[in-house]
Amino acid sequence: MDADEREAHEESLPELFWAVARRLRHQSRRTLEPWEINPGHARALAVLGGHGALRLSALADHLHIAPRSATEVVDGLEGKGLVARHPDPADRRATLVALTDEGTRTGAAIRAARNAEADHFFGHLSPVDREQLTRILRTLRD
Amino acid sequence: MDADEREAHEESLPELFWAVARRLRHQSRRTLEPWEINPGHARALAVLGGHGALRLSALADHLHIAPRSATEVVDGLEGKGLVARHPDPADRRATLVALTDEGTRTGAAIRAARNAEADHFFGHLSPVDREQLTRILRTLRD
DNA sequence: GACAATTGCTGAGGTTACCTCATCATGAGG
DNA sequence: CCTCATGATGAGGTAACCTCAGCAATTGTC
Repeated sequence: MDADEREAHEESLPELFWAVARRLRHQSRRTLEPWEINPGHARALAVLGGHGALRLSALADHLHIAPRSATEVVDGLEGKGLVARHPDPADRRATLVALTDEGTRTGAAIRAARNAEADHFFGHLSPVDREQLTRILRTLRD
Repeated sequence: MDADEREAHEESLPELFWAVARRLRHQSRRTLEPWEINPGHARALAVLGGHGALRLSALADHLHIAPRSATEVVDGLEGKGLVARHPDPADRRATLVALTDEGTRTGAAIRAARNAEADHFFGHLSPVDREQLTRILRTLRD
């Protein structure tokens, strides 16, 4: 077994885990390609889809990034016409970020594509294995 | 169940997977802290430890980065005294990058710490679960 | 009800980890 | 020996984050 082969067949759990993560990440990137949207933007779209209009700072919290960085994400999405800024009627300092109609449609389309992607990725497993994996990952997460 | 709670307990397989990946990444970063070494440098150290002296371009291949970027990684490690550049006797254009004694020691210490970290992280699973997980991840990787 | 402290957003500018392209020295093939 | 390819690196760029300063609006305190 030569060096490359060893590298391609790492067996320790963390290495296996990261190898799978890598495949998943690449597939995810391909899934997003048709919309020319990066993972960060997609995450923001998902958060807004799930919560409705949010203050910029609240969006930042959900995305675990600094408020200043959320400004940039929103700038990007606004530039693509997927979200709009509205003044917060309750506080004139704040801005509410809401999905536009197109943003809502795009968000739904992406969500559907991601589900299909997940089905494809994990679909090679038997239902029992999927259940086992879910249970084990839950243990590791908590 | 409010919004934050839902966010903290996502159950779809990709989301579970990424939640675990996040924990693992954070733990990994903490493990490397004592050496003030970033994940990229640690990876390079591991590759050099596993292969011995390598040309810069070969190191780049193993790290899946552009040769120009490998130059920077090596600059960093050289600055810390962990690797040294030597002229390749077989080709005077090329540079061989080799671990210094300190680099070898540090690499071994990091490898040990990572193993301990992995044991701790995956140690909460039963041996059977670890085996299941290994088998399932292998399926997903290939 | 004035005013100090705080909060929400954003401009300016920095960092990290990558990238490409051009350049220079060396090597290899007709 | 001369052209073309290759190895490393300088110059400069990009993406996604960050902090800090500043401004406007709000809130708490007396």
